[in-house]
Amino acid sequence: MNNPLLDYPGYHLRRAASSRLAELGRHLDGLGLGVTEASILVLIDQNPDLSQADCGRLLSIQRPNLNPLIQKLIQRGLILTAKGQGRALKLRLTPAGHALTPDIIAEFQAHEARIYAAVPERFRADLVAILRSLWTTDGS
Amino acid sequence: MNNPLLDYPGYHLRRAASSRLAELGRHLDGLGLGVTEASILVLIDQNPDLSQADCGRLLSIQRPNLNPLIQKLIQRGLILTAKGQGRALKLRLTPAGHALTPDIIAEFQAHEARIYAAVPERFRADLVAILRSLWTTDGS
DNA sequence: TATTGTTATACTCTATAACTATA
DNA sequence: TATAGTTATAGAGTATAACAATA
Repeated sequence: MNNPLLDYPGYHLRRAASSRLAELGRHLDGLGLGVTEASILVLIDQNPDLSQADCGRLLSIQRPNLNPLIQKLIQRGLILTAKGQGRALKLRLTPAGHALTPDIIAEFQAHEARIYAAVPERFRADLVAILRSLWTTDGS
Repeated sequence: MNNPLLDYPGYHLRRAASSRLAELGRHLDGLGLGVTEASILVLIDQNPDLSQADCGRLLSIQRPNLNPLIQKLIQRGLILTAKGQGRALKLRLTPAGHALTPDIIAEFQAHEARIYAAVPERFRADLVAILRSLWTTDGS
């Protein structure tokens, strides 16, 4: 059997991203969080009083898609809101949310270590630069 | 604002893959095909009499998820089936499907050219190898 | 019995439109 | 008016369970 897609970097990019994302998701199962939820918590941890809109811009998640995730985290008692400018809400971690972030960051770092370990050693120093160059800034 | 995720190769991997996939999707709009549908057609084109199960294995799409895509391509008159071993169905392109594949492959190659052009020149020769090393073979 | 095709279902991520609230 | 939050909805992609058909 002949798979012509194996010659395409775009195909490997897609497969690598989806398998690594699924792998990280499994490692976060123990914390009861999805990858996106965990990312939101880390982002709020390092940017207290971040608004939903800014949070979405940093993660490239559109407001209508981010909102239910935020509501879920509020209901779990991991984040809380305060009034900000205009209609904006300032997001902060609760003590429970704060207690969780070191474990999340540890999982993130273990994940990155696995990724670095997977690539040939001579490319490791440039890996972030290479992957960053692959982004597109237009749609999505 | 501080985005700690920008230090993580896994984050850039995910963002790069999703933006490039969306970009390819827009370029395929003119053919009336999604990225996955187009990939299936190319795969059948180069592997006539491929079964659904084998097609799914090559693309890492599970059978229950692949089936509706196949049905859609049959209904559009792009592929057809014949009896194979056991319950298996052999997949082939119709003349209409065959007429479409050169355009698909042209879009795929243009897509890959854009990706290669985006990375610093000294990494281009190794790009596929680097991305292939990032795959995980366990889940997804 | 093992494999394939099929249906149902559910969850995540993403996209668009439209509504409400506030500087 | 411009921005933020919210609701509804739709479409991909993916995962599991279960059933039918065939060597």
